[in-house]
Amino acid sequence: MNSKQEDFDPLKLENQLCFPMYACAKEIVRRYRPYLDELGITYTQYITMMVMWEHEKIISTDLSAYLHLDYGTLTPVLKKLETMGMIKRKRSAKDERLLEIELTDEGRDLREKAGLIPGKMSGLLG
Amino acid sequence: MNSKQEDFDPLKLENQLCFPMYACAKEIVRRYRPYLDELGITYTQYITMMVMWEHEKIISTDLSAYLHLDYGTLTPVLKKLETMGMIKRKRSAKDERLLEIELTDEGRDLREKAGLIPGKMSGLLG
DNA sequence: CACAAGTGAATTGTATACAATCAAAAGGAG
DNA sequence: CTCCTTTTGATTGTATACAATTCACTTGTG
Repeated sequence: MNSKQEDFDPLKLENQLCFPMYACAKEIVRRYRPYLDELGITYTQYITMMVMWEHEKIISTDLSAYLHLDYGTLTPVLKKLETMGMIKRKRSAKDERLLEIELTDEGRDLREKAGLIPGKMSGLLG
Repeated sequence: MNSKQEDFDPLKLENQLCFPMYACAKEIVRRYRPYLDELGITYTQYITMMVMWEHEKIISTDLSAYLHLDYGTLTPVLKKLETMGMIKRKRSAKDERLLEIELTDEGRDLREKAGLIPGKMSGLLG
C-alpha cells in the first residue's frame, strides 16, 4: 500500500545526490594516480602545474582562486614544487606581502611529459 | 584563421572535465559543514552514520564498501564515533578478524536531529 | 595436528584540506 | 609621522584519504 513517495528516505546514502559526487571525484583522482606516478607528482600538484603552464607567472592569490585552495593547503604544495625544481617562489618587490610564483624550465619540460594524460583519461572515462 | 578545434588545449584547467567535479565535491562538503557543526560531526562521520541508520548493525568490510573508504581512513573515524558514543565496535564471536559495528541509542537519536539536513541542502543546491 | 596461504583490520607514512590564528606589510585618517 | 585597519601568507590543529606494511586469525592441505 506504500507509494514510492512514502518509501523515499532522504537520509539513505543511496538517495543522496551529494555522496555520488563525492565518491566520483575521489575515484577520478584515483584513476589519475598511475599516470601521475610516472611524472612523480600528485593530483594537487598536477592541477597546480596546469595553472602554471597556462600563466608562466602568477600571484599566489590568483592561484588560490583558480584552484579553490586556501593557503593551508597551497603553501606546502608550492614549497614541495619548488623543492622539486618546477617553480620558483619570490616576494614581490612592489608589495612584500605578495608571493610571485614562476614556472622554471624544468616545470615547462614536465608539460611535454604530461601532454598524453588528458587523452588517456578521456579514453578511460568515456 | 585558427579554428576552435586548434585552439583547444587539453592541458588548460578550464578545459578539464575532472577538475570541476573535484572542486564541486569539495564545495558541497563545505556547504554541509554549518549544519553538521550543529550536530558536532564531520561530513565523513555523517555519511558513516547514514549507513548505520540504515543498517543498525554491519560488518566493517561492508561499511568500507558502501563508503568507498579504506581502513586507513575508516579505522580512526569509527574510533572517534565510538568515543562520541554513536556506535559500538566489537569483534565477531565467530571470526575474530571481523569487526562488527552497531548503532547505539545515542546514535539513533542523532538521526532525528539530522533529519532536516537533506531538505536544507537541496534547498541550497537547487 | 602442523604449516602455508589467505583474509580482515590496524598501523605507518605522506599528502591533502580547511578553520582559526598569527605576523608582516601596506594603506589610510588625523 | 603615528595609530588603526586591511590584506596577504604562513602556521597550527584536526580530520580526511590512501598506499604499503604488519599483525592476528582462519582456512585449506597434507
